[in-house]
Amino acid sequence: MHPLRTYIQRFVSLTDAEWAPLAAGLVSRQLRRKEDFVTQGRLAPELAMVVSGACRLLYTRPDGEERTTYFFFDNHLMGSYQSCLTGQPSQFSIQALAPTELLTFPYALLRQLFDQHPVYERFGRQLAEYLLLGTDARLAELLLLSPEQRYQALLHSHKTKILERIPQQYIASYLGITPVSLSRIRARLQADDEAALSGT
Amino acid sequence: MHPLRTYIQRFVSLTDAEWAPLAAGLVSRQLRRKEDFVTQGRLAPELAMVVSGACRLLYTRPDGEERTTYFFFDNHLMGSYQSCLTGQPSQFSIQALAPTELLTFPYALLRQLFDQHPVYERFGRQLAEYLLLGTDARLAELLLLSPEQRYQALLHSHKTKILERIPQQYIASYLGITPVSLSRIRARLQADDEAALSGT
DNA sequence: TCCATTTCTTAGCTTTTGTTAACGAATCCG
DNA sequence: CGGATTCGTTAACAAAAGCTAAGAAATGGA
Repeated sequence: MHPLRTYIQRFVSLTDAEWAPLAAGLVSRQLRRKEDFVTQGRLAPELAMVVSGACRLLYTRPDGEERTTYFFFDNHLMGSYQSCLTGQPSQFSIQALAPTELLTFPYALLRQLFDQHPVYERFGRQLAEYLLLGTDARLAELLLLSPEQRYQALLHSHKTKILERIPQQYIASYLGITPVSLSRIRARLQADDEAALSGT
Repeated sequence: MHPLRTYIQRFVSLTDAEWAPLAAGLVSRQLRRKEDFVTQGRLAPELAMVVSGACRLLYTRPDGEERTTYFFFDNHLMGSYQSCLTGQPSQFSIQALAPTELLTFPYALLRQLFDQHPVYERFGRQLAEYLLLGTDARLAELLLLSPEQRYQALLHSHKTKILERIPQQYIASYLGITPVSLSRIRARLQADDEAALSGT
């Protein structure tokens, strides 16, 4: 089964006839390490599924500093929702962390499918709802937990791919802190662990 | 025009026949100050439009501390998306800040309308997309700006209702800081303003 | 493999925030 | 109207985070 079709079918069932027009619009693309799929300040009218590799979503601030806010791995769908929906330039970039293989398609094609096939409209609704729950949870975590608690939450979550494969400076950014601060938190936790061991 | 119908028609057009079944399911309800519309830990299968008054969305942490993360005013739609979609207890409460008048309806009714009228499915998609853009922007603000910058962004935004009508401790929570810290930030900015005035 | 680049840690110092507490002002509601 | 509650500010101290810099470790790419 095609990975994008599998992704969509986590939400709705597609007949071959419904799948065909989307399949016909897919274009394969390779990214080198550090190459952009989406570039901040430019239109980003395409979505993509990551077939292999990994990408990060990053904002470049007016002072030139970068902040990484999200990661994408195999079988993730990515793109600038904001640019696709509003037609405005994207406010962030999406950049490959390693050589990455993509399957891309224009958002305009999806919009056409919304009109032509109710099943795509339903998929679109459920996808947006699913993404909304994820973003809400992330927002709550930022507002409710301390940086140290956020790191611990990440440690005990099922997002092990982030911890295993991503440079720590980007994880720090994702947690809303500096790399130096994350390094200190890690040292603190490790000291606590060792104290707990010898104490027991 | 009915305020809920107006709200929906910001996204899609409704015929009288399409509007009727939703209108028939609406129930008016009054909340006293501090009364819950949604209670953390309980199912929240209803949505509501605020007709008049104001509410806040709050999480109560395991240690008993409260964190306010959102506000709702006239003509806002509110509810626990998370509880409605998953059927699980809500992870937050929604509480009236002042006497508030609501129009409520079961999410199950909306789900029925998704099946019966494509126009509602489209509304559902566009609503979720719109909410997602808002949450994404909020998340970016938290990760990109300092507390002081976030307060200034709020000052210069069009969310004047928040600043005018909401106790400062809740605004602090919304910004991800303590009330004491917000008070200091305000004092700092005021001192800067005065220095700028006398210096010019 | 090997060199250049990137990445992580640690340290010292500054700034900001959190915490607790106290006081006065504002607000609410009977 | 008036007492009780809630709210905002300020202060003093402790804890944490930011910033800069430097050296060691890991990684990437030719």
